[in-house]
Amino acid sequence: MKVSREQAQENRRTVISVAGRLFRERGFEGIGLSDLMKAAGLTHGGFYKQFKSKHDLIVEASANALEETFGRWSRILHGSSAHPLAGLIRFYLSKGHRDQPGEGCAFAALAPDVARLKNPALKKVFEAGMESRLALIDELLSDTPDEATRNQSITIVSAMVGALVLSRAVENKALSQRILKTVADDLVARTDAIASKTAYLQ
Amino acid sequence: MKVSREQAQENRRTVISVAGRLFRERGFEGIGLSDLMKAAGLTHGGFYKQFKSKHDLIVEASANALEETFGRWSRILHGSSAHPLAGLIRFYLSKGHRDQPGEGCAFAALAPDVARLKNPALKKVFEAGMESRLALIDELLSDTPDEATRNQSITIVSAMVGALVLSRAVENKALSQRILKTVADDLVARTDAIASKTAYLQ
DNA sequence: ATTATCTATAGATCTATAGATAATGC
DNA sequence: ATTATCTATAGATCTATAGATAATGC
Repeated sequence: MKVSREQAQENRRTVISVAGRLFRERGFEGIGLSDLMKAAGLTHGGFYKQFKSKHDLIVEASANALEETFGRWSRILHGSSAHPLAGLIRFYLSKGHRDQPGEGCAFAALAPDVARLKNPALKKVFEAGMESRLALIDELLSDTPDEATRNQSITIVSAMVGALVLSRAVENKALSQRILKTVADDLVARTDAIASKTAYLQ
Repeated sequence: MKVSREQAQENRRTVISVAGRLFRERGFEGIGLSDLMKAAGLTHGGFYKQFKSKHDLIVEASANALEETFGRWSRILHGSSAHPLAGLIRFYLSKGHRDQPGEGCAFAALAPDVARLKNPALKKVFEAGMESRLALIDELLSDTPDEATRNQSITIVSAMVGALVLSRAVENKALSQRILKTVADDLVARTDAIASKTAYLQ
């Protein structure tokens, strides 16, 4: 029954990873610890050796999910594309992202759940995820980011999150698709206008 | 124990109204029927005489909440303000709205919950709420709304919802406030630019 | 000897139903 | 007689804990 310390650590990582997916798919209250542990290949009794409480796991899984998707943003933005910001926008506002919330943006999947829990530690985790994303976009928008740059970044992220959230809440696929495309086109046009004023396209 | 038919109808309306508030505050799974009926001044046993199931109430309460806030949008936009769209934007992206999700926009409070339930009837209710809001903004943006007008409306609503959702998910009040103000300023500037090209300001 | 995981269970809560009750409305 | 609401409860599920088990790691 007991496993090696390494295996225990990997089991813990698996639980955090599986929880990150299931929380994003079903919400923090939409999945119980029993089903969650089962999905991770363990029994629910083992949970409390690894985590203090479900809240504890919610914080850990959220931080992990945010880091993982931040890595994706970072790879797109630091890639070799001629217009990396357009790449991020098109990726974020894609059908694939809309239809795979479990692997996608934790803000779009869980922001209202986070607001409800009124847990400052959890909100700090999402805040850090927000700040790091804004800083990432700042860098691309300007060589010398200032307050105006930050405002641009906030506008871009807000529009992306809003469009994705809305595209998932309507039934009509044409409308859902149109929300994604319209906002993506608008943001790409905006960032093109900014880009033409900056140096990063040479 | 029995009440008049009128009283029963009013009780039903009370349950729908209270549910609309509690669902927006705590999410569809964050409030049980027992507490919900108690908040409406009834006992949980009486629930099933009025509603087929909790899902049934979720649909009714969502529709009701969306209609109620649509009325608020409509009153602001059809008011006597010189710049009604700016009024809507400032109202939507206010601290008051951020801190009162129970009385506020159902999209910002519940969109991910709606997406999760995968109930077409519920998504249709939110879709109808979306369509009516877009049409309302179309009217203000142009005397002869076309596809480009609709695109503007989609962009405005997406940015508003995204900003409100994010402002509620971060702990730092300054950041939360900045998200609201930045997106509001951006949208007002945008709609000013559109307004100056149209007739509605004379 | 220690400990990661297991089975089993406590106690609370959830949705839904059954049957009693008492006021309405024919 | 009908019925809106009540009390009571069934059966499922939830978080968390207790104690057993068996493999690790000193």
